[in-house]
Amino acid sequence: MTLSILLAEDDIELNSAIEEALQCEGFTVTCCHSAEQALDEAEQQKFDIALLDLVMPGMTGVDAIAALRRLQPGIGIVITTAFATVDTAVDAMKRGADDFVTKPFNLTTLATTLRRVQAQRQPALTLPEEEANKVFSALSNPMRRAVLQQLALHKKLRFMDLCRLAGVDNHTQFNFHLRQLKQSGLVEQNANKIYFLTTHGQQMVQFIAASSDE
Amino acid sequence: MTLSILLAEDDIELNSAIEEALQCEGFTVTCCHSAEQALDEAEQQKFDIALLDLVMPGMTGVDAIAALRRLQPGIGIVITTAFATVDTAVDAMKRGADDFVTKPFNLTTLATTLRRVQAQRQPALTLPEEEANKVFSALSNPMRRAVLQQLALHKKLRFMDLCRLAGVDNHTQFNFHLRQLKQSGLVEQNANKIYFLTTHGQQMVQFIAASSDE
DNA sequence: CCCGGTTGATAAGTTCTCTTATCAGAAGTG
DNA sequence: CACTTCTGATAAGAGAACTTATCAACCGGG
Repeated sequence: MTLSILLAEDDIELNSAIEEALQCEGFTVTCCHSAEQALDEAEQQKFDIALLDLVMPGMTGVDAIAALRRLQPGIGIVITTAFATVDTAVDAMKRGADDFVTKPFNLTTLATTLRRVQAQRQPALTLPEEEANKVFSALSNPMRRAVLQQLALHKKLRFMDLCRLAGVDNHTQFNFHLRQLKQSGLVEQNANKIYFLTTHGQQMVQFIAASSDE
Repeated sequence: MTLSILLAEDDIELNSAIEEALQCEGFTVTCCHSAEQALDEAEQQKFDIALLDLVMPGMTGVDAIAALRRLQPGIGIVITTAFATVDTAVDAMKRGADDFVTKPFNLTTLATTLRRVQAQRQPALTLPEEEANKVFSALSNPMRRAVLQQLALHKKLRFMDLCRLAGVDNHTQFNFHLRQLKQSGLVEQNANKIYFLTTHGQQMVQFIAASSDE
């Protein structure tokens, strides 16, 4: 799979060298000489990774991070600089860069870094249509949301304990809903009949504010 | 609001100095002399922020980040070190630290950093119960998910264009669902009758894989 | 061995969500 | 000015989701 790179580097010779080297490594490269140009390109076309020099005339690479994220939330961002300090590195990472590379750098190593950044940029959770249907339907019910909240709090629970914590009197009603959570892949039960959240369940429960009781 | 700090610093004198200074600034401080101790404490008690020395006997502060995140996903993490390099700073940030502070540091400035980290650690999106009900109910329907996908792709659309892109023939059916998305706070319409995603809508649509058509 | 608690399935009825048709006003175009 | 397209509300019916009661097997404790 060919990765598309958005390169912003004001040094003409270095810009050409990086473009050539990355093309040899199988990337598609779009070259800019300023962050402003890069943002213009990002409005026109989707990129996998932005490779931005820290210091350029006008907007810096770090200044461009927030705008790039707004345009393309999934884009990987790597900042390059010749004048690295701990403070500038930390600031870039805090502002959303995925990596920070100090010049001079080995071009083959750079290619490896770009591939790794791309691999790690997968959204934490993206649901295919059928799975999105299951998950959102499952969580449209208040009782089922309460189940996730209690499992987030208590980690592992037996059926009747979970039923009571969720505040449900009719255990067969509760059983029906618990089955639906299992079928949606948000909750699982081990061999000892203990219920717990799956990885998906843990991810989805983050969006539900903790219950205010207990 | 009193912030609770989990401090891991093997230098005894510095540990005491930091504890005293942060207590004077109104924090609650739990002191440990190793990352292992800090993880034990984190299993017992919830903290707002972990302040971890990078280099300690046994597990380093950076090694502890992933385990701490698992125990307390909302915790802020600040790494301190006397031997800062760009590489160690970038590595710590990549592994999930919220900030990176180089020794020696001003203790008042440290307190300010801790408060700022805590303020920025708010989860990106946590829905109170009533809002969670609205949002999950709204997204349990495939037509309404299609609306979010098209608005993510096209940014701004008029009613009938959106209706056609979503593949719906009956515009009054579509109108009914669009109203529900507006009422759920996921979609808005401007004065020119143009529909677009709200901040919540943009956040939720990330979880829905892009439609494979077009 | 009996009783109480736990775990679980399912059919039928109730409630809620969605679809559909009807109706209507506004705006743009020829 | 008339026609077409756009935008929108809503009532009634259809379909889906949820509740409820019945039934049953298993396990632990006395």
